[in-house]
Amino acid sequence: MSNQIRVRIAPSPTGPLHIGTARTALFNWLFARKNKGDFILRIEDTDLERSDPKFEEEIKDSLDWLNLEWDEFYKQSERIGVYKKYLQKLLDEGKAFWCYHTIEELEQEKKEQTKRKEAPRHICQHKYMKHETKNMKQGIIRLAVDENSTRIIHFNDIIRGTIEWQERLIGDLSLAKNLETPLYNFAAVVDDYETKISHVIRGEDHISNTPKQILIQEALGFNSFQYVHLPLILGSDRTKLSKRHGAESIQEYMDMGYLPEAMINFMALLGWHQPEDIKRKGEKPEDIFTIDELAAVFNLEDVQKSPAVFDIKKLNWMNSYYIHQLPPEQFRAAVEPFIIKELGVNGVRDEYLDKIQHLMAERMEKLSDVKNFDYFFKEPEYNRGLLIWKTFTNEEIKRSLTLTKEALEPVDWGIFDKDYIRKKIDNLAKENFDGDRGAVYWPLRVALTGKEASPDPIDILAVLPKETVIKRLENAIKLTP
RNA sequence: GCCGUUUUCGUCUAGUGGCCCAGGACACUUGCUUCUCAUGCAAGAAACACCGGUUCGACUCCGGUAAGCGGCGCCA
Repeated sequence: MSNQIRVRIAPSPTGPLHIGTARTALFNWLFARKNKGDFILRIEDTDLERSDPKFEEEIKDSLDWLNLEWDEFYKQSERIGVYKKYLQKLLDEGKAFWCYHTIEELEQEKKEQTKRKEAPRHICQHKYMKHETKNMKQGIIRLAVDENSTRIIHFNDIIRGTIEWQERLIGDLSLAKNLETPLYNFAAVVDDYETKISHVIRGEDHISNTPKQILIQEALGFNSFQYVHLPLILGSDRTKLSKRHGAESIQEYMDMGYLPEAMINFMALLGWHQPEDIKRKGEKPEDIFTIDELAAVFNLEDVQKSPAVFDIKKLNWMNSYYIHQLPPEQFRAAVEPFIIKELGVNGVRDEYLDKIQHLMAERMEKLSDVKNFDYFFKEPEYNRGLLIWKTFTNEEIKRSLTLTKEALEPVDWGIFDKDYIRKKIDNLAKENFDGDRGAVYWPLRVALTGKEASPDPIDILAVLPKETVIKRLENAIKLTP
């Protein structure tokens, strides 16, 4: 099957999985799934200095978390022999050569070119000494590129059309530090060829690498690939997304309490839009799609050309939507780690979590927002001033709280009837405060939660044990002089 | 500086010569419900970078300008 779709994501293990890389992974994955192709993970760890196996694990974990499973796995450090073979071939054929210029000389050359308003690139005289340098083994290995060429290198990009590049502006590009240490452009070309990649789908920042890779392919006698350069993801200041803009790795979003479904949905809409005729089952809001729905309609032709700004507000909206939709057992599993982390509370019972789920979920953007619901798990702390309803006096607060306590004390919690309780509390307001319900609801709510914003106090009463409710009311009464 | 690339509401986008005095989503504003918050519902403000050309007619086609972004490593 020569028409088999095969794509890859090729991160280097020099840091955690970046949002931009994750989005590239997602588009590759979606394209592979849509076309029944293969999605390959390749770790580019040729730079020993900067690579760390720890990051390889983190990247895999993040991909797992996002549910972007890969069909094949490669690691460049395990393929040194393969690169060496091709490198030797190029050297033997005189297409590559050893360049032994020093880094200082290279910098000097660049400086002079810039001064002359030329494109900076290395034009190496050593390539004319190929025979002498063939077995030299010092300096680095470069591909010989004709600096006087008048050729224009063309390549087709699925989302951008034809892109042209002048060959003479490329220079003698670097291939490897030595036979055992290939460099990016070379290793990528060899791997893409050997693993039969059909489409190279990567970030726009790789456009300028493409003509270089094409030259390497030609020297090696390989066929080229179909290229697709995705628009970049930008921060709010319209520069490439980076640490300055806040969280930039998938890991961090996971730790903040974003759900993988929300991340996937959000990233998919960054630079892509669903076709008009997509069939939606059920009543879901605009822009909400599962990963499978996306995979069913994904098209590279629908990818945007211009870069997209990462808008955390929209992500938050999506995330809260997905949190609301979580079935009880999934909600529990998702929120429990955050209850431990944010509130230091362990061993919350499942039935209890189920009861408070909708009260919390409706008010959560991120799972870490459970920290706003501490009063469901421990005694609240607050200043007495918070108990005061509008123009209340101390007298009236005390009276309101006492009345509420007395009304609740005879209630049998075993047959808790919300409507009955609500009527009771409403009557309190009617009989004592001219029907001003805030006069009794506000102090009650503060006594229960210690917060100025919370769910309906009646709903909270319904989930807390009676002793707790009475105790919190008593504590509040004690606070009023 | 060189090369490449991009340009519709604040943001993500729909739009392929007349259906567009430009549609949707998020955010924002204002109402309704309401003890507070959130949800929900309703309404509202908000954009075709600029200049020329082609055409009966341009957001859509052509040319130019400007601005943004990216790359320019013995990193990937």
